[in-house]
Amino acid sequence: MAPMSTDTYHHGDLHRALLGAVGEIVAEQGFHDLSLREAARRAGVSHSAPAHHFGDKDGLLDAFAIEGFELLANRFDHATRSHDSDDDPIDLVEGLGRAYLTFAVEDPAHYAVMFNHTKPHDEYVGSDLAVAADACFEQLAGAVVELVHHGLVAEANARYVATMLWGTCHGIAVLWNDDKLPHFYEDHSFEGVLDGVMGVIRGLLRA
Amino acid sequence: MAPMSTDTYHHGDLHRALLGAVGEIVAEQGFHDLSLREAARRAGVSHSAPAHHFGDKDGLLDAFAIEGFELLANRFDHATRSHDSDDDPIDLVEGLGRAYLTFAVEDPAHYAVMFNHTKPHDEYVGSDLAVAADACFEQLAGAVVELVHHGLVAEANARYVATMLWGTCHGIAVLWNDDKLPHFYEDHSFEGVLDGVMGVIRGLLRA
DNA sequence: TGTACATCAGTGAACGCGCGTTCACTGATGTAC
DNA sequence: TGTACATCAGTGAACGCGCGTTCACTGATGTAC
Repeated sequence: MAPMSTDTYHHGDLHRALLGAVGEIVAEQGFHDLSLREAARRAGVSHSAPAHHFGDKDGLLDAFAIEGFELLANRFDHATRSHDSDDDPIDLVEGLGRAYLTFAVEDPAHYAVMFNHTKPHDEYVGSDLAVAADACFEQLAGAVVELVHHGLVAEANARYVATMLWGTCHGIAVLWNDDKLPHFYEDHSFEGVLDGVMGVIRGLLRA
Repeated sequence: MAPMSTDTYHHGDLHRALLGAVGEIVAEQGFHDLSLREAARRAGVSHSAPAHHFGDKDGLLDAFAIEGFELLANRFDHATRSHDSDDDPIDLVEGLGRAYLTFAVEDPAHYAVMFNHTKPHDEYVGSDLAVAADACFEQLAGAVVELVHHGLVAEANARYVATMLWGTCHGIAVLWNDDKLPHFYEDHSFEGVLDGVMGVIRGLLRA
């Protein structure tokens, strides 16, 4: 790996630099104002350089979204590993829920691209992006299977419960990141919201 | 009101026609591809005509989002009126939840603009859009106050519970409308999802 | 009922802008011999 | 160790595009008298 120097003709690690630039732009200006040219500008490179690494805009966004799903998967891994299989399986679900929301709030740029960079269904199916996204969902679904094994959820409802878990976390995450919650919920803190969501989830699992 | 004829110089009701065009475009091509010029095209009018009615693009989107919140408020009204104050107050909450999700799914164009057309916080506060949005939330919050009166929710938690209700419904609505749920949840039907969300909500209120 | 006139609701040309993409190019790197 | 050369990773000019907005204009409407 070449050392990264500012004034060489070759950048050194433009691939990473561009992904970083995407994160900056989305964090500062939102998903809607993201452009290839702005990303190139931030990486200190000509506007046509990104094509060599990502092909086109869609390719760059794909790569960033995939990175996001992988980061989320890592957090899920960590939550799963710190759960003892003898423990209450609801704790595992709670751990994943907390990991999910913490990720969404700590890295709103990735989270926004993961859910705003959509494409036609037939292009999506089977893509690397779909694989990365599915892997995350499967980790969540795996925790629900644990609930089934413990008789807390009927097998027929397993996928359904997993979907509801995802949706519940997603709604709060989106409203929080879009600054829609603080307006109504004055004495807010993310920890409070987190506890609230966990209350919802425990309620769901008790239903 | 002048009769609406195709070949007069004046359109007749361009205001409504443009709002209708926005709905069409967002429904067909999504929020990202919406442009003033395309809306004018659909309304059969020159591209500079919209300025006379809405000032600029932001004005048109404001109007469409406000219309959306008013449509939602109407559905909330209907749900509230069909609830007898002697009935179980949880039924009222469930009615509002069902009204919310049904609206989001039946009118995804309005729903998308309501939540994607965001603006800086200081521009938002006090705007007509904020007033319309707040009115909806207050109806939901009112139902939660009923729960407080019946001793089902602690007064200190009322706003918090209302926020969680909103978030839970919002997450499912967004995932459903963005076609993210069917991919995982094979034997899906909107009624099934609706029942599922109500299960979550009843779980929340039992927590 | 007619007429003058203000007002309203359109038109269409023009502006400048930033964008994504393509393309011939060139500087730097690394590898084969 | 030196040299030739293929490959890689950049540059920058150029393209066409659709966009939002402005502006002088004009056709239609409705109202005062």
